[in-house]
Amino acid sequence: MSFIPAVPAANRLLATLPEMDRQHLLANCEPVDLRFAEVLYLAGSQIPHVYFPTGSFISLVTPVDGDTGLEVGLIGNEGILGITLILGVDIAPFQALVQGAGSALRISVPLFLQELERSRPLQLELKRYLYVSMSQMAQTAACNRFHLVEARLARWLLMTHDRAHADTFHVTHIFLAYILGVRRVGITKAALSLQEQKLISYRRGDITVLDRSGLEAAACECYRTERETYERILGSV
Amino acid sequence: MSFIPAVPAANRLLATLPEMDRQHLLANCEPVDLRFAEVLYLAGSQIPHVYFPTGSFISLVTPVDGDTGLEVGLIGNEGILGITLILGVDIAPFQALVQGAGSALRISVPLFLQELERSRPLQLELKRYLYVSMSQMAQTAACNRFHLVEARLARWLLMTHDRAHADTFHVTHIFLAYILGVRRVGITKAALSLQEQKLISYRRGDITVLDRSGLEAAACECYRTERETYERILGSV
DNA sequence: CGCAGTACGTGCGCTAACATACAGACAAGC
DNA sequence: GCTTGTCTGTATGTTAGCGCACGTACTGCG
Repeated sequence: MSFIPAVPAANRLLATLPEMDRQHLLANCEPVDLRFAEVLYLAGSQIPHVYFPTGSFISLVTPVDGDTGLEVGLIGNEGILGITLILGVDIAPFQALVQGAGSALRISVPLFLQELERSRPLQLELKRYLYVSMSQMAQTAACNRFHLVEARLARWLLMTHDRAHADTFHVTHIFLAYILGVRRVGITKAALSLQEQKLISYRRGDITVLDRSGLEAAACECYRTERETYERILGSV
Repeated sequence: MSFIPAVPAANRLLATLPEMDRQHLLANCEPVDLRFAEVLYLAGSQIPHVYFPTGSFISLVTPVDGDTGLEVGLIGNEGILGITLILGVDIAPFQALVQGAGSALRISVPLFLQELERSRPLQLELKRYLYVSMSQMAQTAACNRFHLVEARLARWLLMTHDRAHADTFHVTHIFLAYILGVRRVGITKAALSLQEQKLISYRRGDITVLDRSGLEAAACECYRTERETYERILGSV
């Protein structure tokens, strides 16, 4: 499970910090391995740790009517889990669910707040990240309302592909159904269609992206919009 | 159009500030009257002014596919328009549309930033407000995905009722259709149903809430959830 | 008074997604 | 080798909301 990738997939938020600030922050972080389907935060409960994914990625899910849920955010090594702390609120608004098992850096809430206090570059970067997250959330809301399951699935696969740093990752249909807020059968149909178009392949939960640009054509324009917002605010790294 | 209400409907965010901070901020604000359907911000363009609604209320709409849109936020005298400035970003993520004509306080961006700099209570309050806005956005996303038009309409009417400070307000079916992301006919059907249940009445765009608790029963639980979040984070005023 | 504009109501065919149920294929463990 | 659980595919009937088109009623204006 835990190996050293050829190019260490460090966290891109941290990578933008000045050397001093980053070193100081890193000194207070501990590396952890996140397991698939692990629940890091429960919606409405206190935030225990802040995470900077490096080789893992995490879904933010808002619960609805008890049983169902809907993904409102996806965090990879470009982001941070626990961003609401910069707003002075230590209560998680969403459930945080590990989608891609892998490495992350973890820091306790008090230490994180202390680092935040001392590093202005960290504050600035995190504020911009929060802005981008908000924009993406709204985009996702509109996407969920208007676009077909197949296009939404394609978009999700692209977003995940970006964050997984691999062409293959593990996600079952039923998991996708939960995330996208549809029935499992709806995912099966859409996934079959994408498979018939030779855009992806999968077998028992292991999904492989075969044709990235084809997937981009199959996805709604939300994917593109979202990337543009990211580039504009957080710049290219 | 502009009259002095018996109880001056001041802005509740400002009301929580210490006397000194509030006075200083108010000194830099100018009162304005917002017209129905006026567009205050365009999505993706620079923020010209910050608004504190007093007697008016404003919709945040995220555009999708050019022609359509979806409401992702509703701002009344409990809030502020232009909140992203506290994140250091002066680009509006959403279109801001005046839903309820009425009074507001306006302040230029440079002056606002200056006030923000000098008043820590203002910073704290606005950060908490942003947290609540984010939570509501996610709630709305899930609501739009799962709940029926009638329940969503009821929820919207309640939210608007809270912000309009009157039982009657002006909104046409076609406007509601745009906001809720459905066809006009869908609104007509849902509104007819609510009318048959004697919960509301309307005539050529003037909607009156007849039975508030009945409406609450007709709405999805999102309305309640949202109020609870508000109370928990921003407290009762 | 007639006309144009606005707002609301209705009808009909269509489809994406729903609920439910079942069956085959593979994997892991005893 | 058999069982059990997981993952995926398929089938049937239902429904909410869509697109489009048309009808009606009220309002304001020249």
